[in-house]
Amino acid sequence: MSDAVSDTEPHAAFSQHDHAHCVATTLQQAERVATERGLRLTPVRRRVLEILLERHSAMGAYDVLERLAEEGFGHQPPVAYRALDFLVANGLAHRIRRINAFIACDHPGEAHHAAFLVCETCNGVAEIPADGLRAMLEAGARSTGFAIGRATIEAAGQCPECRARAEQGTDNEAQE
Amino acid sequence: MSDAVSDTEPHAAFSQHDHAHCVATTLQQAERVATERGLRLTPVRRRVLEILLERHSAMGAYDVLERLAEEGFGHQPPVAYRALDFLVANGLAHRIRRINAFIACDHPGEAHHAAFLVCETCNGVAEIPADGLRAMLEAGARSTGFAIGRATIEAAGQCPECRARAEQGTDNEAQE
DNA sequence: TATTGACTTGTGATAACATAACACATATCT
DNA sequence: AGATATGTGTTATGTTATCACAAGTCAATA
Repeated sequence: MSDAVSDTEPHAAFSQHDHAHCVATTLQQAERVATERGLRLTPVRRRVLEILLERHSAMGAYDVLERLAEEGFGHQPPVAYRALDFLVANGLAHRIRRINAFIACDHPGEAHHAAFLVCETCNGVAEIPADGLRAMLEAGARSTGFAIGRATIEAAGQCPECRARAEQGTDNEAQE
Repeated sequence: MSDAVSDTEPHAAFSQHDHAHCVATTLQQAERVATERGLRLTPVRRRVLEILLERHSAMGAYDVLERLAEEGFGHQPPVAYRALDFLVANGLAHRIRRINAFIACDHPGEAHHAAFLVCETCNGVAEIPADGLRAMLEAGARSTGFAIGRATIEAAGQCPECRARAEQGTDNEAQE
């Protein structure tokens, strides 16, 4: 049975790691980007980014809103949506359409195309590089004369951890 | 400025074509598939497929529902969603997440992965083959240990027709 | 510092998309 | 016909997203 998979490098989203460090680093990068481009990383916007960074799963706009409200920001949907849209527009966060949710970008500032792996069991989301995918997609579109602006590439499935758990469960069903 | 693109074969969704024929063919294929697999292509389901086939743009569930209601079917959202979900589950239609809409499958029955080109101007949607994209996506996921179930690949941009119109508009602005 | 203009935040209201739960009908199989 | 599974329709509600407008903030500058 073995672990045909566990010998590969697991993605940060799907493994133990020094999360405090990972948050700090990404936040720092984001701040650098904002400064460089003259973006206004206001309190709400910054706080939303921090909230997203707390975890590697995506959050719905209303979940973010709830947090904001608790902390004294506005209580209405546009408060959350505006901040999220700002982050997405400036590459500091991504929108995951399959689950109507948002996630902080892994490496803001670096021009890149990303694809997302969405675990259907734990709702974790991993960002993987998609420059190659994007190129291939453009090649496909070219033959139709279509000009691509933005692309959404998302895969739903099971992350390594949940897959392992599922196998355990299979080995030993009748419990509970 | 040439036409680096206009000498390629345009996609059916983005060009003139014998649509009646294109509908009939696809519907026939769909029926064959349903028979082969023992699916029950009931009146509502079949009608929804026909409605989707009328155009090469995607329709929202509520647009479909409105049509159904006019024709004597149920008036409540589940009526449309259930039929649409059935069609999607059986590969007779696809869901376009970027615009919360549904579109008939171009070639039901043939096992395939598809990507979609969504025109932001006219809302037309073209389905293009994505087996290569899928393979590349899986390769990318493999290194994280992630097991892909379904994938969503969508590009937003401008179709050749709308692009042409836009250029005309640019040549000759000031008109209304 | 007062003014201006662009941008940001907050609000109430509402639109758009989607599902839950249940009753009844219809199909299939025996 | 009776039993079972599946499909349809309904009411009700949940979830996601946007509109329109008022008020506040900020930076540039006269």
